[in-house]
Amino acid sequence: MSLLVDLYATRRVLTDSVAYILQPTLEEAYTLLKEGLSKKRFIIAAGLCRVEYSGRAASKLEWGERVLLIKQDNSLLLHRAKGFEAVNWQPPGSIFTVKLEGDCLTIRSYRREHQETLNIVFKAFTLLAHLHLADEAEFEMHLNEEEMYEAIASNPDLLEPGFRILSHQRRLNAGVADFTGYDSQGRYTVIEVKRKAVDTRAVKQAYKYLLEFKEKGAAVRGIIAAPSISVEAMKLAAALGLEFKKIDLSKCRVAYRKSRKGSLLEQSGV
Amino acid sequence: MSLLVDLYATRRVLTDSVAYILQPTLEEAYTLLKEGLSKKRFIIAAGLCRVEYSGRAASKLEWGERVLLIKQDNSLLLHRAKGFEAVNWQPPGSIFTVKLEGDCLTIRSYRREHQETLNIVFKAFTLLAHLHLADEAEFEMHLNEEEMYEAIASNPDLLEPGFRILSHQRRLNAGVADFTGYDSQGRYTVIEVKRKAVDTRAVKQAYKYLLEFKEKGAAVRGIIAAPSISVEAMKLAAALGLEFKKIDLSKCRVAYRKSRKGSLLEQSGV
DNA sequence: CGTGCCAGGTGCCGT
DNA sequence: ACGGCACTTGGCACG
Repeated sequence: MSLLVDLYATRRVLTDSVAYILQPTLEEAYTLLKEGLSKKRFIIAAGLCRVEYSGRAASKLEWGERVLLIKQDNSLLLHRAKGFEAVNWQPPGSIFTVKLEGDCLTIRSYRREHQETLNIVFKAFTLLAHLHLADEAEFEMHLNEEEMYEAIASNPDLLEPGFRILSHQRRLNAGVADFTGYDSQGRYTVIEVKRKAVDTRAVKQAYKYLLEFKEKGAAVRGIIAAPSISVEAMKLAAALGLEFKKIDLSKCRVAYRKSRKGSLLEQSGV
Repeated sequence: MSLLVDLYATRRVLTDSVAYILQPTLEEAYTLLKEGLSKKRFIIAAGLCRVEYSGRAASKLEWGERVLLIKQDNSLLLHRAKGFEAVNWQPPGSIFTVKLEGDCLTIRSYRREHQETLNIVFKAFTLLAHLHLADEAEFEMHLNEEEMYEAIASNPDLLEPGFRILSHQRRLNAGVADFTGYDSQGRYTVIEVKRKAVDTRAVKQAYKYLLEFKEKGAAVRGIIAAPSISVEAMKLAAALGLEFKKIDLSKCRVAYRKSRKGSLLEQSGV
């Protein structure tokens, strides 16, 4: 095994789209990193490092083995053995400098926005690769809040039978009201839509919009429409004179598909 | 170059802590994945895949080259060429099954909480590795909200000269009030602390607490203490009778360090 | 467990 | 650039 690792040829592979080295020396790592960064490749590294961050906050992490990703848009992620979130990172658009000093290789990333600096000092690498990722596919997210809006807009009965929508995403001083309209009795109504369980924060938000209309002297109903609501949030809503209206997500999904079908037919001129 | 790639020995490396194959066949990938998962290793894969997610929402992503990380706690991250965020993921604790069917290898991840399923179908891998990350270091974050509290608690003058703190993190019906106390004039005061710029949401939150005290019939001042405040938030605060108090983060940092020093001295019995 | 709330949140869209 | 807000937010602390 160690024989294999010691052979240079077995450790290094270069093709047009991929370059990697196993257990590279710091010099090899330096060359490959520079190459990967200049070619805007996706870089994957694993090794022993130490990290310092300074910017909106400040953090320090002593020696340990981690996995580093540098993406083709210069975003950076440093991951530890466990946990969903990266321990340190840099959003897209930061600037990199790589330095080889003595027995350490330093990757410094600077982001002008927020004046954030991230310093990763490597003592050794277990693997290092850079590659080009060919990926033109479009990411489709279904039933996000946008699509919930579209389902409701195309089928206001989802909110309440006989409801007529006046406006969608109407801008107020206090923010943006998801829907306004008239209920079956002709009462003016402002509606806040949530895709998931309503908490007290959402109730407060809806109340802010309701207040803005009331201050104008309008007689207005306030409704929060969502799949569910927490007990605390329900109490608060009741105290503030807001109504909760349960929305069935699967019905939304059906309505959304119908509305899409309709608009597709329209687009194709049928 | 292609000669190297075609040699099995050059593509595969195994040590106690690292296993690595370049451009593995699906069979090789299957074996290595199973091994990595059973040994709870950190898995790094790059290859051509298709993704489907279903759970709290639903998503679909057609064929493209991506980088997959599976961590030692069974969290999963799938990254595209660009962008800070993973395109699909699974938080820690999900359950994996790997299947080899015809010319595709499927990694399925299921999370019982939220009943979320993530299906990644690979057609080919450019690299696959699993490794153990030795990392016992403690991550130190400086000046988070917690430390800001400690700084203020140990030095209430940061809020206002002569301020006396009565309570910290006092539980109310409406939530938790960061600080309550008496100002230099002896007026009862409730304080909401934010580490970053105050927005309208924070103002609403502070107002909720203020209201709760006022409803009890108390004469009470409401203060929002933070490094800065947005124009809109300032307007809202003024309208609601809340005061804004600018907090100097660097002074906070000094106060925090002093308070830490103090408590360390106490601990060591000095 | 649910509920509330922070985060170096990030990302999107608006003025 | 700032502001407001959703997010498969994730994460933590607390009843």
